[in-house]
Amino acid sequence: MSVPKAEDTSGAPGKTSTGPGRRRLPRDTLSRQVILEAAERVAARDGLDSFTFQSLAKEVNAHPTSLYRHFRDKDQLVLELIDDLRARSYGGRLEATDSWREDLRTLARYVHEHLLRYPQFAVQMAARTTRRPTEFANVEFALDALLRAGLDEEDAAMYLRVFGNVVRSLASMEAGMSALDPETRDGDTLAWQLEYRRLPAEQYPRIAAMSGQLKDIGDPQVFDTAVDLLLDAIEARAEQAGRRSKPAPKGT
Amino acid sequence: MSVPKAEDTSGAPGKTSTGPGRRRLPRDTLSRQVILEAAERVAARDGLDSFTFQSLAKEVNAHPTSLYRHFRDKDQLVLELIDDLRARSYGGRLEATDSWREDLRTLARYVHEHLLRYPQFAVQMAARTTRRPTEFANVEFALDALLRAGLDEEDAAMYLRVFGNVVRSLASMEAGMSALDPETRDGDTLAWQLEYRRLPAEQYPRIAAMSGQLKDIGDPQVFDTAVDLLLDAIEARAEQAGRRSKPAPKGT
DNA sequence: ACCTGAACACCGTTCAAGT
DNA sequence: ACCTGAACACCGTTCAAGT
Repeated sequence: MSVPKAEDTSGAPGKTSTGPGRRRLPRDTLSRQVILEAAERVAARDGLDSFTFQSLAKEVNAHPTSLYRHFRDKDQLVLELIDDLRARSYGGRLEATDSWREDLRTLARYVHEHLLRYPQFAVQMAARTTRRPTEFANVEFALDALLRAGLDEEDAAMYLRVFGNVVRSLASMEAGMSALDPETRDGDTLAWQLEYRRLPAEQYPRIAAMSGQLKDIGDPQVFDTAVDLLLDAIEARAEQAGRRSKPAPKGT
Repeated sequence: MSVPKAEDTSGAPGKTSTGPGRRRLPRDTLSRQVILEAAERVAARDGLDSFTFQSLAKEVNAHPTSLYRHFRDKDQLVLELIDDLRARSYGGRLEATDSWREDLRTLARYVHEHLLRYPQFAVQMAARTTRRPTEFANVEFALDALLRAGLDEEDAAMYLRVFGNVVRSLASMEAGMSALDPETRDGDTLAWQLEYRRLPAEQYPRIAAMSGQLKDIGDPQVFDTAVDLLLDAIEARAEQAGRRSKPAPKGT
């Protein structure tokens, strides 16, 4: 948002073969797939600020406006990219074990890793519905695990949302923080490490007393703890339901 | 992201007094405070897409570049605005009661309402550290409640983050979804209401069986359920700790 | 000292023109 | 049919010039 654009006096001045202006592309070089693959490369290499039609076009050696033949607009391109990345990251890798708990934990870990890998799109990955096979498969997988946990259908529907939304939104926020420009991020982190430790004890007695123990806002343990808490809550809820419907609980 | 900018043939063509080009502003009309108040109006009225230096300048009848005398860049303006809005929304409204649980619930509700009210800035409100009094006060308030719950200091430090991050990130995601342009948002919502109910039962048996009961992804009950789960978990954890350190638990 | 104008280096997007 | 060029209506930001 605040990064001033550097002039393009970038390295090798001989390479005039990139960018528009050179020889016309042979027809049908472009396609959704080719463009999406280029988009993935650009996103991974240059970050969100460089994720523009101009630089995507440069990556495939085409004119920026050529992309409009293949995608209605940038939003559509991003959504398709998101689903592509998801499919490649953990599409088909989810297989139910005999532990519903492990299964949900695995799913949470996949989502977490995935969003941290593509922080540029984390917000959209977390909040948008792509209605594509990988998403369907995730929902089916999570729903199955929740039912195996012993929840009734109503609870399963609710916890699907609670678990899913917490996992996706936490991961997305973490990813967003990791994608801040380093200067900003370090400033925020240092604030917690320094400024918070210097607050006057009369006004902020609790903070002052615990200043040495405050966690960083991006502490990785936070995500795991939150997931475990949710799994505990689901387990407890399922036990309650089981006790109510069955004559007697099994092991306990 | 995809909204095409309409031409500015907006209403009253006689009002040439807005925008640059007219009579110079008397000196010292501008100030941080004046600009921030204008920014709040613009954000609330026109949304994020119109939140530009050009339209802020128009709102205060000044030249876009004049704002740079008062704010280093847009990021700084946004951060200060965020803290201002927070202070006005619930600064000083937090007072501890004799129920730590109610207190944390109140804090969660304030944050939730606040982010939903300014969805344009929800992501930054959730993820950035402003290091300003309202933020300090929130942390002090939450920390105090967690200690009153009976957590030891290490747990309190951990749960401060878990609770805070879950509350802020969930609220931020909800806010983000509410701020999508209506067409996109309705498309996503309808997907859950329609497309998911038509998936083939052979491939997605769980989804098919429960299609009538799936919650909307933005269902308001999700936030409250998540908060209550966390509060339950904190309570359980505090009880454990109490049992370990004290000779005998009080009431239980 | 404070505000403005001109300018720079970008954006996304449309549409007529080239091959 | 597919790709390109020119153009439009914007951005954030810098810096010299006006008052």
